[in-house]
Amino acid sequence: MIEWPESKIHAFQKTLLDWYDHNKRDLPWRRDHDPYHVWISEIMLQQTQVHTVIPYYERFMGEFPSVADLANADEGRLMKAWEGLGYYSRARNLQKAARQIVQDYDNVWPRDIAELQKLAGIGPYTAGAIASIAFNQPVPAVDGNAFRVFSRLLEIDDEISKPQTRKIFEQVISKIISQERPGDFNQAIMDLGSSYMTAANPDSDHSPVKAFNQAYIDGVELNYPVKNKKPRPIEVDYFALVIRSSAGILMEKRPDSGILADFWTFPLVAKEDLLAFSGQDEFAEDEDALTAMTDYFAQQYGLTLAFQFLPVKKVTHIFTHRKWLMTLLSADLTTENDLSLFPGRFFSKEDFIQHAFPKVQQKLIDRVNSLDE
DNA sequence: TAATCGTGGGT
DNA sequence: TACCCAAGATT
Repeated sequence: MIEWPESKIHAFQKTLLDWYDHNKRDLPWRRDHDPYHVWISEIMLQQTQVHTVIPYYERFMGEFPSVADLANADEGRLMKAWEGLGYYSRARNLQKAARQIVQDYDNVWPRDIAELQKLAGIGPYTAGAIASIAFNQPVPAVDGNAFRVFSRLLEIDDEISKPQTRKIFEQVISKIISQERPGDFNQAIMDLGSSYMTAANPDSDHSPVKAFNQAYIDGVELNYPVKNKKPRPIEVDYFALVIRSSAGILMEKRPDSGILADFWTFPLVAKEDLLAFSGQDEFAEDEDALTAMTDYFAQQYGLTLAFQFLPVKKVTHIFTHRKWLMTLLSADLTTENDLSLFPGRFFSKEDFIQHAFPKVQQKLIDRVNSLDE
């Protein structure tokens, strides 16, 4: 890591802020510095690209214009507003934090970053972003852009996923950040990181701060930031079940923790579980899974179902750490059945419209709808 | 500390 | 294709 003298720090601040003043992106959450606006945008932007967030942000502000509106919102409406954005605990934490602000802080935002981090879903980055952008406090906001930009500017070789590395960056940025315009400084770093100093194809030849970019000068830009490789998603085989009756399609409520917590999904049976249930290592014939599933539903839930494969029977969905390979089976419930042992209920067309579904379920819903055409 | 938690886009 | 990346937080 190299260090900058005071004169270079001031030159960098001026170059960066001059560039930002003439080139900052016109984004809906930059119309003012309202902490509510800053907060909602920062949560939505976690691990999510700007162009994805913009329509969600606009709709969200239309539905929940204030902290109080969010605190009092119906959870179903909240999840519908977040539907498709992913990382759904963010939405649930938003409402928790809104209620904290109303109840614990008498509807007055805390300005201290330590206090901000007591709010649900607000960690070190988001606390820094709110404190600097909304309250003009000279604190760093170390996100992926800041890691990338400053690791290149100063050739910082520490591996960025380590918690102690964040402290190193916070210390470095605290010395460089503009005391007069900390919010603009942090946002300028983000704009820089998403334009000239990108991860894959940086354009430092034309960057306003190329003279400050030691890694570029040394021709080693792509070595930064130093980051560990992530493991590939683990593949899991499921049977996804389309069970119809006159009342609609049978849906299952997922547990209140883990992936897609609390969402309604088509019943999913892991192939591994079905094999274990039937005492086999593998289904010798595809059709063996159908009879195994029939036996499984009879024993587990007391339901008599004759399963068959759907015409298009494979759907895949990739999450960050899992890859679901789903085989679609269908069955009809023609007689009255006792559903008391099954963790779910039938969904009408209206239910499908009103509830929020994760993307993987929308894929399945689309497949089912295409069957009826 | 390392794993978990979604989705869309780029190469 | 397979992999990486995108304004991270939580456990």
